[in-house]
Amino acid sequence: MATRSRRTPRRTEALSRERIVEAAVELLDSAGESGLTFRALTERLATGPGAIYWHVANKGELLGAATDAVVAAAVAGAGAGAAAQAEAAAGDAAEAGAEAAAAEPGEDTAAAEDGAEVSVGVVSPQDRIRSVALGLFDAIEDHPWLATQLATQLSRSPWGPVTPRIFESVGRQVRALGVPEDGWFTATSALVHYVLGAAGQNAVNTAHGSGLGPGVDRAAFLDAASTAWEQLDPDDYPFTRAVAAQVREHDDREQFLAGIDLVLAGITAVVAAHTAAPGQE
Amino acid sequence: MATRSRRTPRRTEALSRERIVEAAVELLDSAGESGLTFRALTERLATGPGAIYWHVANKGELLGAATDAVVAAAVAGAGAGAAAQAEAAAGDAAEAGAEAAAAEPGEDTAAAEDGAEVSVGVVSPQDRIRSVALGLFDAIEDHPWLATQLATQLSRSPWGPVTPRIFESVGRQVRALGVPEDGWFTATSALVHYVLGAAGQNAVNTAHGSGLGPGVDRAAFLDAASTAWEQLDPDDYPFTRAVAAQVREHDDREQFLAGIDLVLAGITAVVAAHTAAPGQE
DNA sequence: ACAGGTATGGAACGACATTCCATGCTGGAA
DNA sequence: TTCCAGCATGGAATGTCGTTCCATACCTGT
Repeated sequence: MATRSRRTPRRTEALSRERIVEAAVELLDSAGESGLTFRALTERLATGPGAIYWHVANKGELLGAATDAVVAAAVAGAGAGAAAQAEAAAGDAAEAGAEAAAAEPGEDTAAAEDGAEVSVGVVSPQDRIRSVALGLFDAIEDHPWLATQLATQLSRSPWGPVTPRIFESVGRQVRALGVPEDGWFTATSALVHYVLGAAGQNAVNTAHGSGLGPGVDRAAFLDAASTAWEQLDPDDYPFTRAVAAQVREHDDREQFLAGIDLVLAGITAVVAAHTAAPGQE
Repeated sequence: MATRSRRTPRRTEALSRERIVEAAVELLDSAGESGLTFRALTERLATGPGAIYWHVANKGELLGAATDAVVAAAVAGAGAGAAAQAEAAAGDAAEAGAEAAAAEPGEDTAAAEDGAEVSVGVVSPQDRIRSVALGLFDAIEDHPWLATQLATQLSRSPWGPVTPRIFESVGRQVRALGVPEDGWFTATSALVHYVLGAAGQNAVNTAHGSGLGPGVDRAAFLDAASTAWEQLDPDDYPFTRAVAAQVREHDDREQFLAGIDLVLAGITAVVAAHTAAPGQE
């Protein structure tokens, strides 16, 4: 009666936390939120649960690490080369972890000029904020599970690595915008909250699933939502019915940026009022 | 060997979807997100899983119904008696489900006057928006699980009942604010996104758990977060470190409202620019 | 060669959501 | 009244999940 015996030979490549997180992101991307199971993970990594638990405390920590990796890549891609826009957010986006904060040497010094028009090579703080926001927006589009995870991670442990990452990249531009110091937290919070709220909402059905392009499912989805809103009770939902048509036709990205501009307009308006008549609210 | 036999007598009170949702909300409130299990539910309702599944398709639908019930109570309490503020959002807040939409007969007709100062009995659209937002804010404070659920529900199925409920109560006031029709969707979206993003973030540790009041744990939590931010790498996180002190001292509710005002300022600024020089962006 | 920490893979466990089914109830037809 | 067809209920059974436990292999310094 032999107790237990070794059957499969050991893997050649060593297991590491990075490899695990990378595999987790891939699983989440391909199979959705419910696709990330320790069983699928052990199969993909050709190992057992015990090996994974040696590197990772539990599933929650794994989800947190996956979220952080993707967010780090997103804000790094957007924060660094503002001209390159958010194209860097595409791809697998993992394994970026540490390098993210190393970007942005001493920029944001040539900023804070006017606000609207931008000449070649000079990027306004507004544009940088838009760039960071779009980076997150695209990251959520590429990794639909990120929306829920961001909400969960941020509300469960805002002291984690994710919040400061976003806060920092937005806050620097808020500072460059000329906002007085006692308004930094308020203005940055408002921007970050809008971005997270909006990005979360738009996480639906970019649909890399079917063979069709993302736009097709997206259009179908918007059509369904719009139709549903049009069929609401006219007495209870007059406004919602009135905007249903706008829902069907709107472009996510434009809409998202329009919201950013709205918040930015509010910030600059409040700043202007503050500098004109200081000491007031 | 008798196959199966009846043991416990049938309950007297009938089971209903409402009673199930109500019990679900209570379980979520008292035991947190992980406290809602079909086991706990069957025990509390003194029944079996089959009975529950007769009224509810699956756990997801149950969570959606619980979310909708709480949100309905929140926007109803805030939307109706704007003077009574959001006190109505306290309490158990369940079992409101259907009645929510029945509120608000024909208000928002006496609105759209000036914007800033409010005399007795007259409530500006701005105040109504603040009221609705605070209603949601307080609801999330009373039901911490609501933050994650809102994010999940809204990103998974925006055609559900929750989104229109919030959208409608905010949108009516946006309309009353004088925003031109083609800006309704953008402005309302921006507000709703900010509210949901901010409320989700503030869902942490109002801590009805320990015997101490909510404020105590909240202060401890903020202190921990602030300290953590202060210990970040100075090279990577200069801005975040700079605002860490503001984090420790800030008041959630004030901060939340300040963000609302920021967005409102942006909306009115854009509206003003639009009416001054129509046809531009 | 060997000891001890590091790392690994598989079996086992308990909790969970969900399904299945035998049973009880109720209201209308006979 | 009796009977039958659904509605409704509760409990047992199922399969999957996260997690723990442990025997074992690898590796580094001696």
